[in-house]
Amino acid sequence: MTDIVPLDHPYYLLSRTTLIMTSAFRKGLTSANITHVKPAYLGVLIALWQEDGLKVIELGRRAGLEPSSMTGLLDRMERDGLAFRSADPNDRRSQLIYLTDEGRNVKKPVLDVVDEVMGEIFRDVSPDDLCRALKVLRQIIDNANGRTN
Amino acid sequence: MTDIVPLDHPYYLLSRTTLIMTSAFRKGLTSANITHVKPAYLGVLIALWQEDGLKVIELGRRAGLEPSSMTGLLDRMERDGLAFRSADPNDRRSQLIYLTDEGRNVKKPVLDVVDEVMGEIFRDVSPDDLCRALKVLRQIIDNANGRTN
DNA sequence: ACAATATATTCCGTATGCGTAATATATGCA
DNA sequence: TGCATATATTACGCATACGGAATATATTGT
Repeated sequence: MTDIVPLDHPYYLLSRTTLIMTSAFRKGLTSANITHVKPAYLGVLIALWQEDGLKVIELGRRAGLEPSSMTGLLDRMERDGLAFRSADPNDRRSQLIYLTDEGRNVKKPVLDVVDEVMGEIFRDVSPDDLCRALKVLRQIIDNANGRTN
Repeated sequence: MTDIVPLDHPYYLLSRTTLIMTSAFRKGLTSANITHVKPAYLGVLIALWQEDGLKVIELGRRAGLEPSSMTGLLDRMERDGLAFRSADPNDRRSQLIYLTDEGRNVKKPVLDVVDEVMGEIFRDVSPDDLCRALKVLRQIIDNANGRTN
């Protein structure tokens, strides 16, 4: 019988690494005095920095979140002064999400923090190993999507 | 400027893969009619299947969770009839966590589900690639622990 | 024996994401 | 035109994990 060790199970390794990254982002952002940007905002911010004024659904698609997850996230981002909802003049069902000035201004410092944190986290990992590992993750995600979508 | 794509960022790839595994476990367990075992219980169950009657702290150490995270988790596991707390006769500060009969009985079916789900998730990944990827995750975790602990 | 310190748990608030159901609005087809 | 269907968003409850503060109990050094 192979002895099962929770701490060496793929599920643990993955979820722990995710939590480590989340925590590192939180700390990095806090250290840089960017306390109103939470780790979960990153995907949405990056998407909006590329194209402002997206509808919730499209934003969720680009950031990889379900519509129902977007609601709370956008609530927090509005609360924290980074984005706001605005009625879509072309479709009364939908809202368009825009960055505030602050949301636009934090781009540079936030991306600096992201770079620094990533460097720190992957400090011991060779670029090649990292690249291969990420490829595996993409494979897993594609596999899951193929089965679901 | 490299165009930043949220869906290809390491942070997204990791957290998405983690969510995929959690969801797959939930579905697999549900399909097997094991609805009272939640994905988060796995680490704790595995630890207790190896050694029953551990204190919260030690259990958290083996499952990779903070003591404060254990409280709610154990509350849910008690609610779901899998484990229970019992005063430690040797140290009135601590409680010992034991499996119920049910907690012991689900071992085989749960591990079967885990095997099946893992096989499905890693279906497209070569064992060697998987092994390397997991090694990278261990490196990241070790790196983080070295910096924190 | 006692004060100072350490350990074990819990409590509480926060963040994050999901699924299901409800609501509002659009669209398409008879 | 008018109903059936599709789409966009939100509401709600649940699961999961953290960190910091509070509480209870041990242990230790003097």
